[in-house]
Amino acid sequence: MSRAELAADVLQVAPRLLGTVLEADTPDGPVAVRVVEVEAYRAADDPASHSYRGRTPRNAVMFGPAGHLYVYFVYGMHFCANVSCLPDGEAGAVLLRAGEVLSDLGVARLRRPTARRDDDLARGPARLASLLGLRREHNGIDVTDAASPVRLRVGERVPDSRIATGPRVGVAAAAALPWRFWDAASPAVSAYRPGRERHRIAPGRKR
DNA sequence: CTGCTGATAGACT
DNA sequence: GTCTATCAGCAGC
Repeated sequence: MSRAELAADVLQVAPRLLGTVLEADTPDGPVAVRVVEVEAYRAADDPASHSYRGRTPRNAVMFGPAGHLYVYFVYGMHFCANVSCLPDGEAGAVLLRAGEVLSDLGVARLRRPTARRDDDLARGPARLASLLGLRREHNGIDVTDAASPVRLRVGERVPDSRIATGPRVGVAAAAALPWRFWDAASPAVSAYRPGRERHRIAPGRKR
């Protein structure tokens, strides 16, 4: 996809990313996935976005030009990857939540040995990032540059009739916004889990 | 299939 | 201190 197309608003770009192909050169070999699930985030009016409270060293890529990877570390062990959107100066990004492996299946299975079925290889944002080997050092990469180690290319577009929308997964703030988009025909769409609610310690016990 | 839990580091109140 | 744009493993249908 061209930088110009990605420089539009996140709500316009997100559904258009479905069906695109993300290729990465991993230490185990090249892997390509078809993007089947995404979520939109933007600074302007979205409390759930990392950029909502202003620019910091971590979220700086979201404020830069479109078409660059925003990779962040979560839960002390996982990475998640976004593609920056909107013109330079306006912060927004689309989280890549799930994909289907196009090639090389052998390399993919090597990279994700715990996946029980092929549909699970890139089912979930951290699984997708892990499969493609995306880490801190990939933050800021230009995916529209053919010379980059991670590239986004146009694939077969998912018809609008097959695109479903709903609330974002695991998001507490702005939980009602239907800013998640997925290919309803894909078996590799990640499981929905509502934001908020989580049990940490037994009720009434302080330990 | 559904639901629960621990692991684990860093950004932020 | 508290919360997180998560995952794998396991229990119980």
